[in-house]
Amino acid sequence: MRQLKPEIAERRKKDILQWAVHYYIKTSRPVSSSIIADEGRFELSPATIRNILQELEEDGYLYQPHTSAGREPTDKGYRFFVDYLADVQRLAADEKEGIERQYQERMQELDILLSETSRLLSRVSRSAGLVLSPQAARQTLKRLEIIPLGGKSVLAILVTEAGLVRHWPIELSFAPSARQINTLNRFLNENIRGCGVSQAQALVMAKLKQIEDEFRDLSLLADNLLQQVGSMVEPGALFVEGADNILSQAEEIGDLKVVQSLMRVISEKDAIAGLLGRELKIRLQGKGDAAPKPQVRIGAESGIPELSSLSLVTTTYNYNGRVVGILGILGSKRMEYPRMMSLVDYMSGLVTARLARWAKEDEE
Amino acid sequence: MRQLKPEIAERRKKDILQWAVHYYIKTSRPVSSSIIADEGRFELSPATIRNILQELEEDGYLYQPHTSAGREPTDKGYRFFVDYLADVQRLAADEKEGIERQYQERMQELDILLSETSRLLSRVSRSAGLVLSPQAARQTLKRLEIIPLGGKSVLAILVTEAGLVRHWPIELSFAPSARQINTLNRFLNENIRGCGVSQAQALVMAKLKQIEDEFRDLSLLADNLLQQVGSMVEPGALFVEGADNILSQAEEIGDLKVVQSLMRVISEKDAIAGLLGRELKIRLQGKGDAAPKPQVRIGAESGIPELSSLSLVTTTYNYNGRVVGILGILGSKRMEYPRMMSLVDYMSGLVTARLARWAKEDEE
DNA sequence: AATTAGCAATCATAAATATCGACTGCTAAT
DNA sequence: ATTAGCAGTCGATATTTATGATTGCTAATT
Repeated sequence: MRQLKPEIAERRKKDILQWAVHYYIKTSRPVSSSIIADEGRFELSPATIRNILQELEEDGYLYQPHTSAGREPTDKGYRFFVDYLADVQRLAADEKEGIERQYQERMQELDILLSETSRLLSRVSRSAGLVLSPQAARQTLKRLEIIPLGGKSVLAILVTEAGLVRHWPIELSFAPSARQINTLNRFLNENIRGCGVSQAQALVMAKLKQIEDEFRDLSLLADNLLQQVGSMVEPGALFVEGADNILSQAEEIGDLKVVQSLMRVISEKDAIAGLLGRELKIRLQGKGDAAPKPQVRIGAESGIPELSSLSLVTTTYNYNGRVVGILGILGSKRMEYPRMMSLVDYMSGLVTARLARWAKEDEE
Repeated sequence: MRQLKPEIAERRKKDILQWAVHYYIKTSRPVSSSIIADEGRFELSPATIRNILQELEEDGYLYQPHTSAGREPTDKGYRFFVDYLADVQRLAADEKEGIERQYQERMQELDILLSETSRLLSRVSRSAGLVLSPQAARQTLKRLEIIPLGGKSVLAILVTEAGLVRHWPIELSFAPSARQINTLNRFLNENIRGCGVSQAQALVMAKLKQIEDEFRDLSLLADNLLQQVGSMVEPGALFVEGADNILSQAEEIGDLKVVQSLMRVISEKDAIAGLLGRELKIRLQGKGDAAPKPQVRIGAESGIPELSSLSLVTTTYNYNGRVVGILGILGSKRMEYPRMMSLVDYMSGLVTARLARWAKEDEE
């Protein structure tokens, strides 16, 4: 008989798995042998397909929700599907255009840029859009000022080079004069520009020491201020938009428990923020590659039990040639991975570009 | 035989309705005649109760989900229940204490105060906590400054007397000198303090005209700046926390549709913000009463179809003797109204007090 | 007149049962 | 190596039956 070369058999097996996962993603119906035989282009009878499916099940790529049902992909199956994707399909031109159009000019500030980006991600993907902002503590300072609020209160304002603005009130032990505040502001801004947050403190205090006599009171204030800047260990704010999309997508969640636990995760954003933060840390080390690949975490791979029925597609964005943040989407395990990966990739490019433009404008 | 005076019969009817609504709120089970006879203290037989229930149904206070089921309150029934509540039950002392303890000192800024308040509301009520922040445009200014970001960019910072801080970037047509910025800041802050947002613009521009020669460029900037301040028509930000509580409370929502529509309302906060905004407007006119009563909107009374299975308990908070914002909770129609009303009332007191303290500290 | 007991009627809910049909796995034929 | 054929499994769905909570009505009772 026709002897089949093992490579060919192997190849066919992969194709069938690919087809099956794809079919399941599209229809959310368990895949049966006859469906594959009928609708796939394999020219094989259901019986043969069954044999192959059986092997795939043994290998852990598929499973049967119950005897005599079709098969569904396991996490491993999805994982294979994603890894096997030959080319990251390009985003359709009109989709790009739509996104472009909504990318308003008014996004001059980092917070607004990021929250708008997560909203866009969610709208286009019809899943939850996530954006983790850069850690304030890791950025370089551009401006640090205080403005008097009357009495002993002042408001500290910090602007980083990437465009992050933070403000917080400080209660002093004395009422500063306008002159004092002026002096301090001038002094701060002559010295901290371009410093990292942590360096700034040491630097300013050192310089301040030299001229201490004049500024006894101010020295205290400056110390206080910089201390607070240093302790801004915010893990980076997480912008989440469109969590409700996940619900409307999942037609078949009979189980209210799932919905609830999901809700909890979403509203207690900390878990996700933590996950992304850890991931960011890892990627920070590998310095800003030219083309960072979107990363996909399927189901339990995320390490968060509540997310085991969801998948996470993320990638990084850069500022100044360095990775500074993460963005991505969170949606059904049955999402259209190719599209989502290119979407995430594209958005990351937009954010990076916008940040770069700011940097350039600064130079001028 | 014993002739019953009509007033007494009427009174009894009300008591039974009250008892029935209360029972339903607590157990979420339809109320049957025998339950009332057994567990209520009415000394009446089920048969008699049945007659009364029938009347109450005819009057529109109760309805049967189906023949041969007990009765549940209609919106009108809940409404009666709320209005009939003799005394607004005081919040338990230990609950107050718990709240007090969580009211951290660090809440120095309005945004933080309000978001923390909504979180607290949600945690104590186990429903969604809502806080509508004061409209920036309606507040009086305390401070308005710009700080240079290099090149033609500046960052405008606005602080209102109530402690609201807003910042936004401005792109100028020229690069201002440090001296110019300094002058403008001094000028602005000598003039706008205590002004309403709308007055500020007229005032400053008028004064600026007088000395125009010196400040030709600045005049442009100031105009631009104040224009933007004026157009901050933000309807007031809405803080929502704990929307997921609503889900976990509703044990018996078999219907996924309800969950979804709820989710949509929550994430599209605009509808609720609009409702509260309108309500605020109404209450703004009746100037800050000594003791504003918590308002309850039951089901469809809110005017938002998606909320027809929920109730809204709100009240106002004051600054400077004037109503400036609204806070409340959104939860199941079966909520414990008395407790919720006193909770909302109490929190409103706390916020008002905190704002007043800030105002006082300013005086010093 | 007001209340109550008694009783038939109603109907959601749950449990038990039967039916259907979509799959699979295996075996034997090609 | 592939395929056809077939028995067996099991979820999903429909059908039936039983259960019991609760009502409305009427006639008896106080």
